[in-house]
Amino acid sequence: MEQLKTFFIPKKYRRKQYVLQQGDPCKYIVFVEKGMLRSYQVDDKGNEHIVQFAPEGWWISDSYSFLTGTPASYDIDVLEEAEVLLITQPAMEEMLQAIPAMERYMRILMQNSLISMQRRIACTLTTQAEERYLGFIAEHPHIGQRVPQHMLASFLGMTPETLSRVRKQLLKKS
Amino acid sequence: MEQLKTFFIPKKYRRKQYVLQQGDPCKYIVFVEKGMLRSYQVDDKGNEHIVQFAPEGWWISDSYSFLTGTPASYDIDVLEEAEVLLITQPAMEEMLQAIPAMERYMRILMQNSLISMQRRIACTLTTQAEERYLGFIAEHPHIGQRVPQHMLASFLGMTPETLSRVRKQLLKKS
DNA sequence: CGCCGAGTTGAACTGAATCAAGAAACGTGG
DNA sequence: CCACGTTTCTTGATTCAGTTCAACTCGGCG
Repeated sequence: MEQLKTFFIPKKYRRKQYVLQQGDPCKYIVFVEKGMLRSYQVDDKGNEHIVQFAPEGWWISDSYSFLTGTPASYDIDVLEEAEVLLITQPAMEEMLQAIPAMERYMRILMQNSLISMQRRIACTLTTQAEERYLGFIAEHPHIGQRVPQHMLASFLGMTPETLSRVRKQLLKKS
Repeated sequence: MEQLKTFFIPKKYRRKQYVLQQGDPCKYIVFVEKGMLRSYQVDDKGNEHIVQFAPEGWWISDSYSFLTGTPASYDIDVLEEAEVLLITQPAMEEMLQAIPAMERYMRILMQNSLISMQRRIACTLTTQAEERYLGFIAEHPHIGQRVPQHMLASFLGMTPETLSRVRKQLLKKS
């Protein structure tokens, strides 16, 4: 554990602070110890589309940019005052050398993220607004509580208005 | 290389053959040496939604089912006569023990899949039918050629009719 | 030759987006 | 601790991209 910590840079961020801006190269992978971050993309019309929420215990970064050094296509910023651990590309390589078990850990991490991404895709392909919302709050109730509704809408791929109406419908039903 | 092969079971499949059926546990991860497979989900209305195409050099499976032993939520079948290598969960573990470098390989594999999944999500969140189609054929021209159009539509999350019309529009423009 | 799956086209329909306006909740500085 | 501005959420009216349904064409294959 002690050895592990030497590869990481601890850091604190305020609400609304950028951790990564679109166009800059993504120098770090971020582990969230406390608080919540999000990654998102801004389209030509200025609409935000949330790719990921990262509460405590999650990792977040623009992996493609991190690995290739190309400019990031996402923004990452802070939703709730956060304490994080940063690791750079070289530090990561060192760490994997020094602690081979980490290779396995990272693989499993990637695997799990991959699975949840695949589910999300299957879900957006097969289901309508309402069902998608229900699915999300069923799987991530904790996130649903902590995040403003319009961000949830953005994550789910619908407008805030639509989500508002969906929830209204659901209230009637119950 | 020789050692590697001992962990895998080679197998040939015909067109339209199932490699995995929804509801069965996914016992193998499949590496495609030749041909093409696909994974997809069937919704309540009987519509297929393609999750992944796997041409030569790609891996395919229902990772969640494979890892947890739960019934698969996808079907996997063969689009073009295929030669594949199968690996079971225990063989995989053995292999990772015997050849630690594979741990790294698998991590990178997962990482790359994850990146492409993330892109796909960003893409479905931000873009319309036409742009999504263009993006796909730009990134995977080889797949676009080999796959029937209605499957492409299914992958892109639109009806065959819509894709047909999109392509018609594009012809006019050029 | 006849059938069948794949693709195209048209017309009607619909779920969700957009535009616009107002209400409620929030937090920040005086 | 209140007041003001900002952010969040809601609601209604209108519009639109894409779906659905149905009919028709084309090319291959038994």
